Amino acid sequence: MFELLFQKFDEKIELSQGEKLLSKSFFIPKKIRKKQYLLQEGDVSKYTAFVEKGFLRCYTIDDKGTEHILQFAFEGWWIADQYSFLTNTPSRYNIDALEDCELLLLTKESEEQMLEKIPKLERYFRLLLQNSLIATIRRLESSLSDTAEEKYNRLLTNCPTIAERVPQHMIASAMGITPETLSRIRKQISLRK
Amino acid sequence: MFELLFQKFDEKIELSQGEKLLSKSFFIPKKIRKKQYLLQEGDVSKYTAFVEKGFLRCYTIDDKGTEHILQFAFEGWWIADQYSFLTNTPSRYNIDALEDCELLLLTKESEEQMLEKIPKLERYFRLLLQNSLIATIRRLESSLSDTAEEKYNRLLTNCPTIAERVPQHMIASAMGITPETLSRIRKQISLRK
DNA sequence: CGGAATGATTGACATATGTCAATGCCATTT
DNA sequence: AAATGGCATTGACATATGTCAATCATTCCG
Repeated sequence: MFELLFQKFDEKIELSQGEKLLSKSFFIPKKIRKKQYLLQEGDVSKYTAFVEKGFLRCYTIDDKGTEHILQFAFEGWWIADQYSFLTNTPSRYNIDALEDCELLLLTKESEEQMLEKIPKLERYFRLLLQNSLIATIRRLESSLSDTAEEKYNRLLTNCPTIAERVPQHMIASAMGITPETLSRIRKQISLRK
Repeated sequence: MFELLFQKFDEKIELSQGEKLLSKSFFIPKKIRKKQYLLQEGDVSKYTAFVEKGFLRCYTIDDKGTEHILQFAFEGWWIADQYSFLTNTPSRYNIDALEDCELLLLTKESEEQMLEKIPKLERYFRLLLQNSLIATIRRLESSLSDTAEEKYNRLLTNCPTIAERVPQHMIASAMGITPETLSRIRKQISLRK
């Protein structure tokens, strides 16, 4: 159950076998079924989750009942409402599973304890944050300047498997456009080929 | 020259007088004039900058020569191309001063050394990153779901002084819309009052 | 002083995207 | 096999935003 997590650790830092073993004790393994919530709007986020298997989405629901997907999290990714997790305030987001998932949960307390016991992980989490920030800035940039078609191509480049795993209307939602518009964009692209 | 920086430290962590004094030695104070570059596209970013005074912008220039402003950085903010800084690769961004500025620069080496000598700062920089990420996610969310008018109101709420300090066409650029559209939106708002 | 540059506004029109309703497709359930 | 629900597509039309050109005010500078 920890294979992928350790693989991710190895990509950025060097942990001894003992440290890996120790780190295990701070995580809470949890399986959740498709459509189950990991976090609901109004709840305080207690966990940061590492996705060993499956994938989830994070989204809001507006006054009209429309879902706005902010991000997906596939195997090997982390997902959480950082703000709610950090400030202990009720979350504005929903996080639920789009497939059956295997997760590794970390509370704030266990995260802090783990970083104290295994200081090398400080670096891992810092790099993680930096990379998330960089990726989010890029998305913002694209969202501000690109046409919908450019955004779609960028999405496919960054995450090639997404089209097979996620219904099109959810991709549209994550792009901030309507399903109809995405459908038309795809048609135009295919006509040009 | 370090007043504002220390004030920011105090908001998040507790440093002794000695630690503050020590931290000074890692920064390079630098004044730059309005219109001067801190970073140019193609250069490798060597510094993270804390803004003691003045303000700057970070932007790209597209094929047509249009500027796309990604962010402003006022007094008390940090600014850098995290990606270039982190990976030592040429930057895609330009950063220049919109007013005469007083900056405190940090190289990667001095940042690392400083964190080693003053471990409490680890927490400060981690919180800084988390807050940047949260703020960027909110902006992305707004960019994906809100109308231009909502985005404008949100910007004014988050940064009330911006309208007095930044020309309108730059605000429009940071919102990802044209100056003409922003002008019309402002007119509509004023007509409704 | 007067001309040049910069920035904001406005109008006319083009294009991109949203909205709503209808249809068709496919997989699942009954 | 028939019925259902979820999803994608399409058409007609509405709205938001972009583009281009003209004008005006303000500031900058010789």
